[in-house]
Amino acid sequence: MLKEERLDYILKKLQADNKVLQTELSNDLQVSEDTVRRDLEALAQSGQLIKVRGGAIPHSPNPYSFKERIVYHENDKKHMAAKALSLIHDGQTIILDGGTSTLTLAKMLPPNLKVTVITNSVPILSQLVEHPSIDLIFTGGRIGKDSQTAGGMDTIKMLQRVKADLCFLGICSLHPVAGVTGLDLGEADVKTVMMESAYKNVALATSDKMGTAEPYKVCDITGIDIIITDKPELPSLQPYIDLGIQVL
Amino acid sequence: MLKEERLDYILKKLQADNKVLQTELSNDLQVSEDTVRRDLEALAQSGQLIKVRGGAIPHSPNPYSFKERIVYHENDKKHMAAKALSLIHDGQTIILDGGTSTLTLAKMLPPNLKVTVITNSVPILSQLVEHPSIDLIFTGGRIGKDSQTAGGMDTIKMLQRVKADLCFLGICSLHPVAGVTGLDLGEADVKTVMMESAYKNVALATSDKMGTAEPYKVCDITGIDIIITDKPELPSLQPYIDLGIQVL
DNA sequence: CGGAATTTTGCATAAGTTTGCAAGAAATAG
DNA sequence: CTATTTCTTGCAAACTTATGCAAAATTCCG
Repeated sequence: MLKEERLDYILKKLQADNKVLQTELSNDLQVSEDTVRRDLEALAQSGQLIKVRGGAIPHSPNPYSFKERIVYHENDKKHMAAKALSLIHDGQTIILDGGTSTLTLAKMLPPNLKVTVITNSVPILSQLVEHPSIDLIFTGGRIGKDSQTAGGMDTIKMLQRVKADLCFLGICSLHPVAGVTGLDLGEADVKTVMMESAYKNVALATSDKMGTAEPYKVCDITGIDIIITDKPELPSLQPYIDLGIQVL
Repeated sequence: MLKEERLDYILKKLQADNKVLQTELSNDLQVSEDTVRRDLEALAQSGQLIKVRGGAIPHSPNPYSFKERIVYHENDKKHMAAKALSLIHDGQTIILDGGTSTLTLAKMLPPNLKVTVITNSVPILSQLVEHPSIDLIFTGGRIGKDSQTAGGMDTIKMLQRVKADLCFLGICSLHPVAGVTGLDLGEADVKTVMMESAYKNVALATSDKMGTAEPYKVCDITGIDIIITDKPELPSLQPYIDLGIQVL
């Protein structure tokens, strides 16, 4: 039996049952569990399923989507959020973009902090609804299922009426020449307006986002005032410092 | 059975019942209570529920008070939501007001339903973000911490641009003479606009809300087309029927 | 086609996880 | 206060995974 036949069978079975067990597959395909394990690994590598102990499960939209919610680099992000926190003071109005870095920041906002938070991110909204002293504003509009953020004209119009002290940008790529870029045109538009609506713009970017670029431009790199990253000592950050951007 | 299946089952059950008991889960899943305990711990760790003695309760976006309310009359509400569900069909645009009855309805929307949902309720938003086929629109604005809904001018402006097939109204009091009334002026305003933005208005009201009134008027009782209640056979509902309102 | 190089497969062993159980501590209810 | 239930901790058994290795299969190349 060809390897491709096995992989095909595994995906078919996964689709039918919403899960596969290594022991079962080994039996069905008449190969050792080691081989099945290696097959699953290959499929996981190419993103066609999620490997779990004892077998594999499909991607969302499926019952197990929570598996994907686990945050990678969590410690890095907490560390970055702590730095971001030092920029925030009572009485300010801050804009929080979507993304896991900004969500981590939202989770860490101390309970007695008195600020106005404007966000377009559903997870951040859920998080801050429970916060006792934050004045919370959500930008309305159609909700993007992938990014879990609001977008479109309504979001942009609401943001245009705002002038915030700080804007924290989450998921996006930073490059000294290409500037700030994003994967989605609509989201890039929203980010652009967000940045125009704040006096100071702070980018939260793990080091793997630095020096990379994506299709849609948000703004020039000089639109960013502060970059917060997990490894501020990296020499690759020098170009940003030379442009007058503060790196924390 | 894969661990992930157990975790998934627990989350599903939690969503359906708003609580899970260790003894029950141990039985349902055919594993020891220790294992269930460890599973709950893992889910609590990743912030997907809150562990309490003997079981677990959901996390955001239902703060405790909200939860208390929804557990009360829960079966009545599921029953009512089932009736409401029968009014909804593919291709429609529906408005969901805040409140526990409408949240229950949102939870029960079948996974293959293709409708556009417009809501101002944070819990409903959180609920439906995960829905695979619903086009979701949230009305922006300042979030009221008590009601967990968006309110204010932005919300109203967005609603005014909409014309939906159905509007499901949650928490409010109904009275044959006083009409539809609410506890909060701002929320009453939003409800008024919501109703104007739909061809057909459906009130979800448990029987204890019938025949009562609160300070702020939303509209005359004739603004309601259908009343869905837990005890449609009560003679006290006759006045509404006489006014041409359908009672389910 | 032959034979070397590469890949795939299965096995053995060791390491790591998960699970259920037991005994005692802690919390809760009556 | 006592009885009951739930929680914690430690642990052993069962199971899963990682690794190195050798046999088998496949590919490559002249």
